[in-house]
Amino acid sequence: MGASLKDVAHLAGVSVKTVSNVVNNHPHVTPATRERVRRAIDELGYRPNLTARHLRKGRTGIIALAVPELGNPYFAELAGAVIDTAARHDYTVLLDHTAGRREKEVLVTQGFRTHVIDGLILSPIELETSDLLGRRPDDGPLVLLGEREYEAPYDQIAIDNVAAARTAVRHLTGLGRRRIAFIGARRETARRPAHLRLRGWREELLAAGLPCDESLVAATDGYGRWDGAAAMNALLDRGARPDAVFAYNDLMALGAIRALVERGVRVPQEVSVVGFDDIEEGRFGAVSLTTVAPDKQAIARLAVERVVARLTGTSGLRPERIQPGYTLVTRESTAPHTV
Amino acid sequence: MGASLKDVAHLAGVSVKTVSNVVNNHPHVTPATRERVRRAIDELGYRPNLTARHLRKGRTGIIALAVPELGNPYFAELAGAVIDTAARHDYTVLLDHTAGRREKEVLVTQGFRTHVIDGLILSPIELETSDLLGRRPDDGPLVLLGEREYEAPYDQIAIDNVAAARTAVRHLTGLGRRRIAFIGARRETARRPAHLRLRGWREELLAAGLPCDESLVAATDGYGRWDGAAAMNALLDRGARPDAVFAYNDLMALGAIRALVERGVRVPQEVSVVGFDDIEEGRFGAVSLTTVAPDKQAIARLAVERVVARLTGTSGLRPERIQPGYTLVTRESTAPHTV
DNA sequence: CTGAAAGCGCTTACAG
DNA sequence: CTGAAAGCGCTTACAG
Repeated sequence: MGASLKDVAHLAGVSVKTVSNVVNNHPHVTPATRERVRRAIDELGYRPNLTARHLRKGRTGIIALAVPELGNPYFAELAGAVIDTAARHDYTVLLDHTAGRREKEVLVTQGFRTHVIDGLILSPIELETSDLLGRRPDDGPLVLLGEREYEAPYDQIAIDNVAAARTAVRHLTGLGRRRIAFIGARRETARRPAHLRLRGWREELLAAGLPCDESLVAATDGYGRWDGAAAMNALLDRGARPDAVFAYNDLMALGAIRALVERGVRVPQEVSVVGFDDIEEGRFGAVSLTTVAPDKQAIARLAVERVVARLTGTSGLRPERIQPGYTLVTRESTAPHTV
Repeated sequence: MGASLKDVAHLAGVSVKTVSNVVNNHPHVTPATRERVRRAIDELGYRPNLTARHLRKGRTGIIALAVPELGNPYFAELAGAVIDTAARHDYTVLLDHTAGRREKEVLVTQGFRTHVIDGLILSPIELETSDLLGRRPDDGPLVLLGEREYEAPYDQIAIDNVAAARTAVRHLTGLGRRRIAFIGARRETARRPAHLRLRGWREELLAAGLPCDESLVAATDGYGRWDGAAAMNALLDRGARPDAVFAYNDLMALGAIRALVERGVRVPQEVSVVGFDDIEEGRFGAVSLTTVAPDKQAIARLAVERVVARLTGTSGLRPERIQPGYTLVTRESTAPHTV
């Protein structure tokens, strides 16, 4: 159907090599020849077949990004940043989501679309270190994103979750809050993806000389708004009386606020709320949300650069753990006031 | 680096063809041979090179999806649905975003990643019919999403925007609202992507015997929360006194609510607000949002099926315009009350 | 049921 | 500065 290099060469009366040179802007082609080839290309409407190029070069210029859930604005915003950064490096992004299910994460990790993607950026939720052992070097570079820690030789990019959580809790204790609830996520009873942030909560309370009241910890099954609202309600139903809430992420914080407001509890007057992620949505709503803001641009940039560096052999041999920065953004949900 | 079919064939002592048969689960292979090949595959850790397969078959199993902005939850949610549907058809999705810029939309439309994507689903904002004329048949099927109308031979999937807008406005007039503002988007003065919804606003007001007060129409430069808030403020600043707002999308509706609340205007008591998109975020916030809910699942399904059908030659020759359903979801932002 | 061979459309040493 | 030829790793008629 489409014209090939050969067709162009034939029409222009030159060799295939010469056409290839022109197409790829190689030097050392006489202006006259170049012009002749150009014309032939236009006439035939030639478009290079990238698949053939890929096969020949062993590279496709495609990197895959797998996030748990595009419905979570944090990941949507992150994906946008990755796509932009990748484009700047002449890479295109193949996007997949795992729903945070281990089986899907493993699938993506093990020879997903072999040879059609050059590298993979994965934000895992349930994945275990053992799942990573089956991965083969020729599956290309893998960069892990986020909180979970792995004993596997891959680059990982994550902000310091414990320190970030402590910053959030410190902000609350600084406001005079003493009964600070933690709303976190737990998928199965045995495991808690939120454990680093929970640890930060514990450490900071201890440091502030406050008790770690475990009855103020509420676990959820998912990571969404409804989960946050349900956890908040459960907490209040069982008689807990927190004066502040630190939620695993913004979505759950927003859900918690919703639940509080519906019960007539005033935010921030009676309960202050801090989230995590700094999704744009948090700036809206009746009560704008104080949150820990990971530097998404930096995360995206580092992840893409890491993949590219491994691909071009530029990077050192050893896998690295990189910690981008974060900031606490203070908004209405923790506005100071007279108690 | 990785083992090839040839290596496997060699080790198993069979021909390349036989290995290929095994890999592709073709029938007519003796169990014994199959087993031998299997073992060789395991031993060498063979992984088929999909790029080579693609070149040979002329298909890649990749479709591209280009939306304006992943930061808009509507598109993020839609993208998620497209990825899921595509996976069900054994397709992977390459995602790109255009920022709603015509130049980028044109780029995506004209031989984007030639031969590496089998088809394209595009949600355009600024694209013109003339931009589509340059597209070549061998660029693969293109399915257009959304409101804009084109005089070009491509499938298009969009809910009936005029009727949907009328439904929204009718809901407001039914509540006794008379001064219904429209907050819409305009990129350049000459063009209004929002014109179909604006037309619905006009038609319905006319039908209700109400005046079309053009001073109640506010145009924005973008499509986000801030744009909605700014438009709402502009409206109020210039003395308009709407008793209801119909916004082009949920994000702008949310922005408008925020602006109203900040000025001490009560929603829905003083001003009712209706959005468009039914993003999950609209169900939260202090005031949950009434909205027109396009059937995103249906849109995603139809778009993918359309691409696949064209690819397999299953579909008819003529391009079609398909209108998925929508519903009006009534929430607090238009709760009835005593005026 | 299995094999030998051509070809998908490129790029790239190797010559000249 | 340009050409002839090999080869990337598959699939697929065509034989047998």
